[in-house]
Amino acid sequence: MPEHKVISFENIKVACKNCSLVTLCLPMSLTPEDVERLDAIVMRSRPLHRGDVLFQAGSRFRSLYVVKTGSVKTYTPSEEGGEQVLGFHLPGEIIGLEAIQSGQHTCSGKVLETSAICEIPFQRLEELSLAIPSLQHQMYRLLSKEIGQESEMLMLLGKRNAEERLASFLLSLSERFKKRGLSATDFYLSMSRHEIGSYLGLAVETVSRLFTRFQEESLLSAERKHVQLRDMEGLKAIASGQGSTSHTRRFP
Amino acid sequence: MPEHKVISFENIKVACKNCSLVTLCLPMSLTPEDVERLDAIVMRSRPLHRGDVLFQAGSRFRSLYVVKTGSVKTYTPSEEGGEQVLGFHLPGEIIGLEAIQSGQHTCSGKVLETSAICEIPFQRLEELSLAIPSLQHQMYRLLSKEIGQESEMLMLLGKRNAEERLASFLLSLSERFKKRGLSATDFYLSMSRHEIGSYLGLAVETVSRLFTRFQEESLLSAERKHVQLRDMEGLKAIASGQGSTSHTRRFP
DNA sequence: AGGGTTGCCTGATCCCGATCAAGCGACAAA
DNA sequence: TTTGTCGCTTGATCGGGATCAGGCAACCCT
Repeated sequence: MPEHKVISFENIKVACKNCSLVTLCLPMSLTPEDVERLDAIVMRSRPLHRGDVLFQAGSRFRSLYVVKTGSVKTYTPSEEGGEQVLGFHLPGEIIGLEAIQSGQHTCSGKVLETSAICEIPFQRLEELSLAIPSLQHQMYRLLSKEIGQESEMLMLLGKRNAEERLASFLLSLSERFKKRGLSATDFYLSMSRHEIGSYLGLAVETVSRLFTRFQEESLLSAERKHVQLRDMEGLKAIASGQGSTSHTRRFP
Repeated sequence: MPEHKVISFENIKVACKNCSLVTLCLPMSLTPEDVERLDAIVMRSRPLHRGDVLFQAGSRFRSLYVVKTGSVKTYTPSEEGGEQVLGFHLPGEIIGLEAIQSGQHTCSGKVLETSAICEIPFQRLEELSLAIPSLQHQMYRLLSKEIGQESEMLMLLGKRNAEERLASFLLSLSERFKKRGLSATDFYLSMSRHEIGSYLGLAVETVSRLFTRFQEESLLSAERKHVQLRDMEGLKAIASGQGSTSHTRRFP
C-alpha cells in the first residue's frame, strides 16, 4: 500500500507554520518568513514507538529534539541497571539542551508512547540564530526557562515531603496539558509509577500509597494510567505546603 | 583621601583582558578585539560586603552578574523567613541566567564575603552576541552548562544520602578552587553550615555531624570555616556511592 | 570587660519514607 | 485456557535523618 505510506508520511511532515505547536515551540514570536527559514533545517522522522531511544548518554550531540506528539523521558542510566529520571517532555518541549556544553549527551532520551519528534541540527540552528535576532532571543529564553524549571525541581527535592512532591508533579502536568489545549483535570499518564518515583526521588511503593491516599481524600481518582483531578484547590494547598496532614510545623 | 579612593577604584576596574578569569569567564575563546568590545559593556562597581544583596527575587532583570573575587549565594526566600539555597558562585561564574526567560529574577543573590562583581547589561550582551558568533556560541555553552550542573544536582538530591551529598559538595568545591589556581585540598568555606544544609537538603545538625564523622574517619580536618581534605580517594568513594558505610545495598 | 547574639556541636527521640515481602489484576505469548 | 511477566497495590518492619533541646565558643556590640 504505497498510498497509505504516502499519507502517513505527509502526516508527519507538517511544516512548522502548520503545526499546532507554533505558539509553544521555537517558532514563537518569529515572522512567517523566519519560520520558513527555521522550517528548512528541521528534520522530521517517522513516528517512534514506546521504548525507542532518541539519543543515548555518551553519544555525540548533533541535534536538539522537539516533541511534536506523544511524550519522552530523559534519564541517566546508572551502573547496575538502575536509572534516574530527569524529566518528562510533552509536545512543544525541547530536549537535549544540556548537551550543547560538552558536545556530548549526558542523559538518554526514550519515547514513552508512540510519538512524533522533530530533529533540529544544532549547528545550523546556531547559524540561523545569528541571522535572526528574534530566534537568538527565543533560544536564550528557552535555555533560561530550562534553568528556572530545574531550580524549581531542586526546591521540590530539597525541601518538600512526598505528598507535596506528588501534588506538585500532578499540577505541573495539569498545567502543561492545559497549555496544549487538553484537559487540565482529566488525562493519561504515559509514565509508570516507577518512573514517577524515580523523578520525584521516591520509592514506587510510596508513589502508589500516595495515589491511594489522594483518592481516599477525594483529591483525585486514578485508575492505572488514567487520572482525574477532583479537587484542584486541595492539591494546590498540599503542593504549596499548606496541606492539613503536613508534618512540618509552620507555626510553632 | 582622594588618592586612596582612586587607587581602590582603579583596582576594581580591571579590564577583561587583564583579568585573571579571562579563561574561565565569558571572554573565553574570544579574540582580543572582541574581548575589548565585550569589555566596553561591562560595568564594574565598588566591592560589596558580606550580606550585601546583588539582586532580589521579583525584581526586574536587567543584567547578568559575574563574580570576580569573593563568592555569592543564590537562594529563594520563602514565606516565614526561611530560605532555600540554590547555589554558591565562585569567581568566573555567571549569575542571573534563570531570569532571562521572564525578565524577572526568580531568586535572590547575596554576597557571602567581600566580593567584586562585574555587571553585564543583558540587552547589550544580546546585541553583541549577534555580532560576535563566538560570543553567541559561548553564551549557549554557558547556559547549557548551567542546565547540566543543575541536572547533576537533581541526581544528588534525588538519589544520594547525606554523606554522599556532603562528600560530593566538598569535592565540587575542591575542583572549582583548583581550576582557579587555588588549593584543591585546603580552603575556606565562605558559607555557613546552615547554608550548606539548605543547599544539600539536609538539616544543620546533620551537616555538623557529618563533618565530625568525616574527621573521625580521617577524610578531612575542619575547624570552623577552614577545611583540609585529607583523603581525596576516600571522599570520592563516598561521593560515588561506594563508601563502606553506605546503607544502600549495591550487590544483593 | 561584660552581655547579647550567632554559629557550631552533641545527645535523645521520633517519624517519614525506604525496604522487604507478598498478593493481585492486566496483558501477552504459548 | 493456561502460564508467565510486569506493573501496581498493600502490609510489616526498620532506619536515616529531622526535630527538639542544651551547651560551648567566637564574635559582635557598646
